[in-house]
Amino acid sequence: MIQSDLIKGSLKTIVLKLLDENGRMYGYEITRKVEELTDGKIKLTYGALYPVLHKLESEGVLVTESENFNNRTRIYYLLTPHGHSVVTEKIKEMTEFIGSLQRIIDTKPGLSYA
Amino acid sequence: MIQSDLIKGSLKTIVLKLLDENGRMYGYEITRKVEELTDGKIKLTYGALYPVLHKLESEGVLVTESENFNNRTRIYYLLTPHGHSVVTEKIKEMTEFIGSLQRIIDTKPGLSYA
DNA sequence: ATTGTATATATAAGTTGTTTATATATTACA
DNA sequence: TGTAATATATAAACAACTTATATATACAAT
Repeated sequence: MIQSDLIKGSLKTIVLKLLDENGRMYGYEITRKVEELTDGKIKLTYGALYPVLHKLESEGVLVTESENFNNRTRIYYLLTPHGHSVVTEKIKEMTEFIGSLQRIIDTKPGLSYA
Repeated sequence: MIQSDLIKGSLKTIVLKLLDENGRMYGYEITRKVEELTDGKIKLTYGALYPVLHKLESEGVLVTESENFNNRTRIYYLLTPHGHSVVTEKIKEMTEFIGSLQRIIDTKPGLSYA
């Protein structure tokens, strides 16, 4: 987990984007997916993930579906119609933010961070 | 200031990068520069900026040079040799982080956030 | 048998990094 | 005369994390 402090603020957007793309996911699955997509560079902690999921549920951004799998409870999360519009907004913001960051760290001739 | 929560964690890297590129800068100048580079999308608050600068100074990442300009005090901040190696590390982390974020929000066919 | 790893969710306490509010002071323009 | 721009600073409040802890099943290895 190299980018421990960089992740701050982007967790919610990451979760929403994955749910939008995969229809429905359970918490553990979300952490696996993020690790997979980032080659292990981003590892979500459950202490951060579950409170975020619960908060999004209380805000009406997503709903849950409990299911039993191999004697373990799985709680699937899926976006509400309102959730879909939230994702759209969040992805736009993040895209803009990434663009801004890139403009700032864009290396001028004479500097190298390789 | 659209990306209020996204900025969390990246402020330090932004400051270090600007100092590395511009030799030395004073606090107010840093906020102007960030606004300029991001078309006003990222506005640093002084309540966040100055504590970060003071902390970096106490850590030996940067040193200060006080000067008087038009009867106003300007405190220039510049990187120490140790500071330069910190920048290198931070930029690498941020570059990796941005890459990870992009892989996550990379839109698959059928989805659109335009 | 039992230890360890993977699967699965959850919360409380503590820490960190912000925002907001406030303070001070000069210059320049209307 | 007051408002915007320039310039730094700190305290209080808040939000978002990490760390620690708890619980429980399945499966593989020793």
